[in-house]
Amino acid sequence: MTVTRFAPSPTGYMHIGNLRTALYSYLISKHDGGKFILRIEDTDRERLVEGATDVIKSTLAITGLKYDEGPDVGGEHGPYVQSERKEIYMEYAKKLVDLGYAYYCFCTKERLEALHEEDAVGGYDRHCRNLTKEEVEANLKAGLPFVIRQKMPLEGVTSYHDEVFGDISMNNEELQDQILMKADGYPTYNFCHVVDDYLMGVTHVVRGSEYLTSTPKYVLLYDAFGWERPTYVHLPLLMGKDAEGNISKLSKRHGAVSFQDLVADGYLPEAVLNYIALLGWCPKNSETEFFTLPELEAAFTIDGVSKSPSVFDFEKLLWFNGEYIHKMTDEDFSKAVEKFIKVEIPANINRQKMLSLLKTRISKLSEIDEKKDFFITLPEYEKELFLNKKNKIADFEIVKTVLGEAKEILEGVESFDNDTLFAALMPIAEKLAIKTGTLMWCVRIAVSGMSATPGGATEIMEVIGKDESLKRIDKALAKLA
RNA sequence: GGCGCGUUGGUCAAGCGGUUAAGACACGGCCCUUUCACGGCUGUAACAUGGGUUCGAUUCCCGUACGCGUCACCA
Repeated sequence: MTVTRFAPSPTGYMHIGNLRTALYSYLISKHDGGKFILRIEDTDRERLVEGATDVIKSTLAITGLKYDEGPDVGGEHGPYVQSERKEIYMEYAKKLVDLGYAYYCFCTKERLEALHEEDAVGGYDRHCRNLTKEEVEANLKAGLPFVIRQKMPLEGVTSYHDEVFGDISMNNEELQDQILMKADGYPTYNFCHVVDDYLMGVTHVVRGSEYLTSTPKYVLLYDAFGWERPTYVHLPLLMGKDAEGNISKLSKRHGAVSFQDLVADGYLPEAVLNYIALLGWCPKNSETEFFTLPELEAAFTIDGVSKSPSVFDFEKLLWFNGEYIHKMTDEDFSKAVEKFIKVEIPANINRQKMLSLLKTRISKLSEIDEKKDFFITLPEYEKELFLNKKNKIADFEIVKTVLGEAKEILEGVESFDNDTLFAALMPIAEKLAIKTGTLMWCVRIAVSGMSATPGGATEIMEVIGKDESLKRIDKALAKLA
């Protein structure tokens, strides 16, 4: 069975790159009907951020990435929070020392810093690597603080296979004797993720490609314990482009890059998920780019993952989001857009009609707020706005005539719905021998005060109602007088 | 700097030795139209570079350039 995990550190918000890793990890297991595990990697006690775990959980809940095992869900391999597994790591670390693949190190921070100053890229000098058993015992008994380091082979090559990047080899002399257990008794990522992945039965390790070159060290750990290596799936990085066009790792300077920021900005979770699924992965023989989560589960295969990093394109996300919004039912849209409408909608406004006009004309929910304004209050406008070359409106006389006629007719119209209004106004065009466009242009400008509006003249009138429509026409007439 | 990885239009990308080198976003034009938007049609635009291998390279190999990653008691 395919078992994958998402193992974030609770250090803040949910970065969009992290979300994508979670998505791919989820999809790889679900494509095979496997299990998906959430594990919280909180071994860095200094970087912990309160509430960060909740953000992770709620993001996974909102996006539908349901985990089969994890904190507050449980499972046979718990606990799923690393700080609660502390003893396990020490036990395995000691085992590794006994096996001869790790050793105690008593070097002080001061010594290491001095070392670093001497040679900035030299790394640890393996000072404690060959301490005798007696020396170690004595130091331990004396209560000296210690770390446990991995004993790397000094020569040879370590290779492994990655499902995306192929075979990766590193000369062992490049590998540092990295710290497995810190002086505070907590393990480092380098160690605990290996132990946990093994203990939790993870078959596919899915993570960003920044781990590509450190994986040989992890593979060595599996070998030392005599454990079967997992399948590695390293993902290409997500990049961002700044105002000058420079490309670098996606970060805050590129805009809203946390999932919750995007949602707060009016992006739909499904749209975000759909978009990021396509950033670094391409479906086989698919003519559509639209995928629901279940569709992604069915379509996702690792051989569709690309090696090169992708630039996060807000333009395309925006387009995706617009498509998703346009496809929503009026009811869903009304509900979703609710919290983006900052003001009270007056009683004369046909809210439902207004929202359905706006729905197909926005790309993110937050746009609703400013787009709805003219329905509520007529904007200030100059009478020149009525002039329009395409509709052959060169002077205000025709405008006055049209609006005068319209006013008269509208006063007598009882049912203020689009069809009735349209039918009622059309005779004016005939009477004055003008085109429909010319007629409606005059009316629309009068009731909206804008040259481009969501919906036509009669649709707008349906939204704002009879009284307001007549009031706005009167205002226009006064302006033209 | 060492090591590793990557490089198809502005962006996402298909391609996996022989193609008129797909498609999507963005951009331009046209159509539709009661303005805008939607929709439909259409146009501009790409294989980083130099060597090989081959009858034939975008595709395979090597070098170069550029980019990114990594070298923590962070993950």
